[in-house]
Amino acid sequence: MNKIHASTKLKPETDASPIHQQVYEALCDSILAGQFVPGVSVTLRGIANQLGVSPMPVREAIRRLVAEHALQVLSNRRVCVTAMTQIRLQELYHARLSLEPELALRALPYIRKSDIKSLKHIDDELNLSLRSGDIDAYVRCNRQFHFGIYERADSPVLCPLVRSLWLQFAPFTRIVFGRIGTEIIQDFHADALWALQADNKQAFRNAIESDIREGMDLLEEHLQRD
Amino acid sequence: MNKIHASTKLKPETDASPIHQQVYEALCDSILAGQFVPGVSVTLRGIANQLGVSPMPVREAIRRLVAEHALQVLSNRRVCVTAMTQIRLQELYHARLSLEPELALRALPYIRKSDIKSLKHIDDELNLSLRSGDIDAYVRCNRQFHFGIYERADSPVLCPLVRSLWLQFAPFTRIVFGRIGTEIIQDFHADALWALQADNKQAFRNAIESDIREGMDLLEEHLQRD
DNA sequence: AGTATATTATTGTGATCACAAATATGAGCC
DNA sequence: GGCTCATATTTGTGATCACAATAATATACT
Repeated sequence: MNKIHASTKLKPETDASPIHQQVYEALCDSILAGQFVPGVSVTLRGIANQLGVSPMPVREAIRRLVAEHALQVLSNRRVCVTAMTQIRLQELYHARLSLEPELALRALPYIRKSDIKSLKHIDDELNLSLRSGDIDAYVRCNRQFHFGIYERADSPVLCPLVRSLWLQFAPFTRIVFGRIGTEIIQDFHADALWALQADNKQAFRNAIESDIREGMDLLEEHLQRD
Repeated sequence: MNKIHASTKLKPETDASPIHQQVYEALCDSILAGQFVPGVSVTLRGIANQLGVSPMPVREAIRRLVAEHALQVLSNRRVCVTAMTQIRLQELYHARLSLEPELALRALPYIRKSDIKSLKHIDDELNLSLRSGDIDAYVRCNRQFHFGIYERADSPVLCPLVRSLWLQFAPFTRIVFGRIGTEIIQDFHADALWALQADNKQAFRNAIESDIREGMDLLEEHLQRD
């Protein structure tokens, strides 16, 4: 378990970025895709073998992910995905609501027509996956949609913070969606796209905020039952 | 330059925490104290020699600090303290204002009378250092005051986020105070202490918010002149 | 069979080495 | 002196080894 999705073998092409960076990105993708189960411990050499690298760069990648609170070191010095708790989710809720709409607003001036077009394309695929019940595709599209907006801002502080937040709730999101399916999920992305085309700042902000609220409410609702 | 304050030799007593953790904490303290000059690159072996450890744990500590955006890797793969820019400061301003008053409010219920007393003690020392012009002492007391509050909340998400923010603006703060001195600095801590004793949530929140505003306005004001 | 104990395997941590890239240093030339 | 190029040094990166602590497995005993 806790398989790493990214082709299970690191692309040896890009000589530019160091291996630990590539390992980090691979692990990030896996975590954001919800392939790591909270509580299940991750071994250093295990990942190294899966990716075909030495334990060394894996160590650095993990250290980085621990710093971003995507992973957690237990008292055994063993590493695992942080389990979700009520207080964690509450704080993630507040942090997301405080940072993401603002970040989206800062990105707004830099979003061109071609960006809107590709966002529309992503949202179409998202709706398709909602109907077909393809959870992995939905999670991936949802991430692409949000960060397709956020990364336009090239914001040196807020964007990394938000990324850290996503790394923290993504594994739990995957679990919840895995149980409740994709039927209940409402789509506020269409509102956001409309606001983008109309260049309506307030409507755009509201759409992003509603989208966050809806998603996090769903998570909160489901956390109660455990 | 870029000397590490923490006794220049790692305490060999605590066997509990690994060396890379101790290195991390030592570097954190130095950064928060403003002893690292932005732009000046930090060498791995240099720190290792200063602390009397092998480069290995230093590597992990630095990787962690890079992940928290306290340090920055340049295109040379060299590491240095991130320089302050206008956009960075703006975003740090927004993030602080969004997270810290909320965090303080969450800590409020857990602050006992003995905590208020020790906070008062810290604030006294702070005022003393303000009058004597001891910038290092002021910076240290200010940090102790804020995190003396924040850490009461034992908040798993917000507190680490705020710590990351402080690591990012602390080096710049030290520079600005080094130039303008301590005369101009106004003290909103007394208001916060009063609100704590009166258990007045709104007043407490306002005091924290004003304190942040005052400090960050000072930084913004000074960034213009460069 | 169930439990306690001993043995083995696996884990994270730290040190050391090898290497390529970047930086610093020097000599030589105009 | 100022500039160019070759040499030497220092740097980050990755691999490998050693080791203590933890986890897993097997063994012995009642």
